[in-house]
Amino acid sequence: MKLSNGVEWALHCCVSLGQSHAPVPAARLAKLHGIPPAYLAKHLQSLSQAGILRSTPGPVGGYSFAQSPTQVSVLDVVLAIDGPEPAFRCTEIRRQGPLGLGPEKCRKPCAVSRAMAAADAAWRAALKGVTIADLARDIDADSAGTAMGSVRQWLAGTG
Amino acid sequence: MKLSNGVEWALHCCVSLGQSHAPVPAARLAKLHGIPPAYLAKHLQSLSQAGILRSTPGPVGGYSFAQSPTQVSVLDVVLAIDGPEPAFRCTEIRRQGPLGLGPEKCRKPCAVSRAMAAADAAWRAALKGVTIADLARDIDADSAGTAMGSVRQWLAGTG
DNA sequence: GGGAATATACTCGGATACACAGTGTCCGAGTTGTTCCGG
DNA sequence: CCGGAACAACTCGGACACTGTGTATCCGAGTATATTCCC
Repeated sequence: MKLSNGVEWALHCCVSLGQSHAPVPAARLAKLHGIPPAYLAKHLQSLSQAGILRSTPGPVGGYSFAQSPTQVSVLDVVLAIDGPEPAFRCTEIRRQGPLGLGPEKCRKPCAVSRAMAAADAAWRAALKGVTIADLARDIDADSAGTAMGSVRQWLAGTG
Repeated sequence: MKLSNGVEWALHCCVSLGQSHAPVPAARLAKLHGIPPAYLAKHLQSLSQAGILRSTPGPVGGYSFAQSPTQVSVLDVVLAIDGPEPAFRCTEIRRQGPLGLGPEKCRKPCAVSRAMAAADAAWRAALKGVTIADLARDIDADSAGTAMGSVRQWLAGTG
C-alpha cells in the first residue's frame, strides 16, 4: 500500500493557502514548497472539483478556500486526492472454488472484509478529527509562532 | 491508495490453513479459493519469510502455521504481504523552497506527518486486535457453524 | 526378510515478462486588467 | 476629460508521454517417499 505523493503536497498547500485571503496561483504555491508546478496544478484541480478550493481565472486569479479551513478535515483532502474508495476491495473469493457459497449466503460482507473495513473506518475517523486549521496551529506551535507569519508575509509579497 | 490483492488471498488462505494440522501445498489452497496458483505461491512465500507460516518441501510437504492462529493477528499478515512501511511517507517538503527550515528546526516530524502517522497507528491497532482464529470463528458464526467444517473435510480429502 | 542405495515425484524458491496506476509535462480555453481610440 | 472596445497577459482545465509497482507466470533447486537391489 502506498499513498500518493500528492496528498502531502495538497495538505501543505492547504495549510499555506489558509493564511491568505486573496487567491494564490498554483505556480506560486509550487515555488513556495519547491515542487513541480505542473503536477501540483493537477492535484489542486482535484481539490477544486471536490469543492474544497475555489478557482478563479484571470491575471489576479488563483486558488482560494471555498470553505473555512476550520471546517475542512484532513480526511476531506486525502479523499479528494486519493479517491473515495477504501484501500481494501473484497473480491468475494468465498463465492469461488469448490466450496463457493451461493448468493443467498453472501448477504453481508465476509469476516475478512469486515475486519478490513473496521480498520479503514478507524483510519478515516482519525483523519476526520483533524482540520486544516488544526495543522496550521500545530505548525505554529512547533516554530514558536513564526512559521505561519512568514508564509503570510511571503504570499503577500512578490518574491 | 490501493491495497495489494494478495492481502485478501493471504488472509483467506491463513484462515483455511488454520483448519488443517498437516501441511497443505500452495496449489491445493489455490484450487480451494479459485485463484492463480503461481501468484498465490509468491505471496505464501512472503508469509513464510515473515515467520508466520512454515514451508516443508517434499511429496507430503506444503505450508503450515509456524505459530498458533490465535497468536497471529491480521496486521501481521497484512504487513508480511504489503510491506512494513507506512502508507504515508513524509518527504520533508518543509525544508524546501524559499522558506525552507534548517535541520535544527526539524527534530520532530511535522504536523502533517504526525496526523497521518496517528491515523496509520489507529489503522494498525484495529488490525492488530483481530487474529486469524477470530476470523475463522466469525466465518463459522456467519454460516451457522458449517463453513470451517467443510474446509477441514475438503482439505483432508483428495478432491 | 531386512537394510541401504537409488530413482522418482512432489514441494518450494527465486528469476523472468506483462499491465495498470501514479508521475510528470504540455498546450489550449476562458477571464480579467490594461490600453488605446473616439466622442 | 470620459466611455467603450480591442488587446494582451495571466489563470485554470483537460489531454498527452514516461516510470515504478503490482500482477501473473515459469522453470530450476532441494527433499521425503517409494522402489529396488543386495546381503
